[in-house]
Amino acid sequence: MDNNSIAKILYEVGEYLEMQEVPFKPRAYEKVAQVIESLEEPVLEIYKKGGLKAVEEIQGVGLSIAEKIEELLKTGKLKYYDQLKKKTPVNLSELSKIEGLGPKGIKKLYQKLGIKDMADLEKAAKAGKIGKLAGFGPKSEENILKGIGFAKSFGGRFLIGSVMPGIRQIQNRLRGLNNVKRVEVAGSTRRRKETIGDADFLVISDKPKEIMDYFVAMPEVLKVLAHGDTKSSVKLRNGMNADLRVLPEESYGAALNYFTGSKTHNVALRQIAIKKGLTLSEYGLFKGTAEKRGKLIAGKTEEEIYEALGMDYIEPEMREMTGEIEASLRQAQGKPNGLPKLIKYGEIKGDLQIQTNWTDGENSIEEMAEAAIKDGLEYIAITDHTKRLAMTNGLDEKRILKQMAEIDALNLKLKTKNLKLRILKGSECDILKDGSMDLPDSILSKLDVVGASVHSLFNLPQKEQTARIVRAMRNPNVDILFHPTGRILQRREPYAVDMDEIIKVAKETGTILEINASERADLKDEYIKKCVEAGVKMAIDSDSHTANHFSSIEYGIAQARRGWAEKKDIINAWPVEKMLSFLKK
DNA sequence: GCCGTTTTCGGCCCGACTGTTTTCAGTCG
Repeated sequence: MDNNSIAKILYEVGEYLEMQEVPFKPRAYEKVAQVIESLEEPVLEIYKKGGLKAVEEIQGVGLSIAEKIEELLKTGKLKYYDQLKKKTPVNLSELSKIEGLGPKGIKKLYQKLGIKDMADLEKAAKAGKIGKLAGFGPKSEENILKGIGFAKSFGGRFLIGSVMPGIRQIQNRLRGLNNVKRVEVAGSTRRRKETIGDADFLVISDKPKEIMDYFVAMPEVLKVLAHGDTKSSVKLRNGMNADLRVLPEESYGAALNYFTGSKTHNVALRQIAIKKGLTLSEYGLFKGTAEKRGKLIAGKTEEEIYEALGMDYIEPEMREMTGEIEASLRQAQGKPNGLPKLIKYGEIKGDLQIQTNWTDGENSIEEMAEAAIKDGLEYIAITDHTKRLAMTNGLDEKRILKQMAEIDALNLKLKTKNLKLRILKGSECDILKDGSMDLPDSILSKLDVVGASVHSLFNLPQKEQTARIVRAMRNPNVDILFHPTGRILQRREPYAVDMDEIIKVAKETGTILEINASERADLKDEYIKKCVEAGVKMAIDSDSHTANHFSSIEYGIAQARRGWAEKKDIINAWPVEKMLSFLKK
C-alpha cells in the first residue's frame, strides 16, 4: 500500500470521526494524513526498516495510529475504518469534493435521504428534496448543484504535480529495458498542462512485443484495456489511463509532434504543410497529398519538421494556438515579435513564499533552509501567515519580530558554515476586508519581502474585491501579490476580480504578481501572458509547507512557460541583490 | 489521538462567514 492510499484512508477516518462529533481526533488523523501524503520515503520502507517504532517516529504518529498503519501495510485493510464506514456507508471522497459540503452535511443527507454518492445527491437536489431538509434551504440546494457541476467538469483529469512522479517512474523503468532506444511522454503531460487526462508513452524499439508485455504487467496497472503489437493501453491504479506506442526511429519526431498536440496546433501545422504541397501525419512530413504520398522529407525529429515547414521550433508548452504559429513564422523570416526565449527549468534561484512551523508549515526555518540548499536554491523568503489567519497560528507583531531575530541568527550560522543560502525576512500578510494589511506598516517596512494574500471574503462583488486588492497593492510595503485570483485547481474557483485592472495597477505600482506553483497554479497562463505583454514582473513560488515541496517549483516554471514568460519576467530567476533592488523601497 | 524548555495529564480548535435561523451549526483557511 502506497503513501497516498494510506493518507486517503486516514483522511476518511478523520472525516468519519468528525461526523460523530468526536473531539480532537479528527485533527490528529488529518495531520498525519497530510504528513504521509508529502513524505518522500514510502511508509512501507520505513516500516520494513524499523518496524512499528520507526512508524511512530513519523511526525504526528503515536502508538494508536502507528498500529493502524501497520495493519494497513500488512493486510491492506483497516478494521477501524471499515467499522466507521459501516455506520455511514457513503462515498466520502466523492461527496467531500463538493465545496460547502462537509462531514456533518454528508451524514445528515445520508440519514434523512439515503444519499450515498454524487449521483444520489444530484437526483435529490434536482428533485428539490434537499431544500426542504431542516438545516438546509434553497440556497444550499443551489450551491450543491453548482458544486456537483464543478466537480464533474474536472472529472477524469489529474493534477500534473500529483501524477508526474509516477509517470516519470514508469518512464525511467521503460528506459532501463533492453532494446529500448528512447522513451518520451507526449500529450498534455509534455505540454505541461495544469491537469492531464492520461499519459502517452512513445518508445523507439526494434522489439515492441517485449516492451508491450512489460508495460501491461507493471505493478501500477489496474486493468489492461488493450495489448497489441505497437499499441497498448492500461488503466493505472490511480485511475489514470496510460497508452504506450512503439514507433520506428524514422518517424519518431512526427509521432512525438502528433501525439503531443494540441489538436488545434497540429491542424494548423498540417494546413501550412498543404500550402507547401506537403502532407504531415504522425508518420512524417511527405511530398504530395495524403492520397498520393511522395517522398519522406522530415520526421525523425520535431525540429526538422518545423524547419521544413519554414518555421522555428516551438516549445511544447506553447502549442495551444495562442499565437505561437504566427510568432514562429515571423521568427523564421527574421521579422520582429518572434518566439520568446522561455525561462528554462532549473533557472529559479530563490523561493519567495515559504511557510514554517511558526504557523501552518511542518518544518522549522532551519530545516527549510537545509532543504533549499539541497535543492540548489540561493535564497528563500520566510513568509509565514499573519494573525488574522488564526487557524494557522498566524504571526502577530511580537512573534514576527522574534522570528526576524531568529532569521538573523540563522543567516550568521549559515555564513560561518560557509553555506551560500540567504534567508530573507518576509510575510504572507492577510489583506483585510477594506484592503488594509493585517500587520502595521512599521513592521512590514522592516521585512525584505512582503507578500499580500486574500484568505477571506471570497464572495465580495468584483468591484469591491478588486478595490480591496488594489488598495493592498498601493501599500508601499507590499512587494508581491500572492496567488492573485485565489483559485485552487479542482477545488475552488477564482474570486471575482478584474485582472486587467490588477495588472494595470501592478505595472503602475511595481507590484510583483505571483505564479504560485502549488495546486493553486495561480496565476494561470493567460494572465501570465498578459503580464509579459504589459511588462509586469512575476515571481514563481513553491508556497512550500514542508521541506520536500520545493520540487513543485518545476510546475510553476511550466506554468510560466505556458504563459510565454522569459527569465527577465521572473524576478526570482535573478540573483538576490538584483531581485531585492527591484522590490519597492 | 498526540504532545511536552510551561504540563506524562490537560490542552489542542481560532475567527469569520454563510445560510439557516431568530441564536446558531457547519464550513473553511
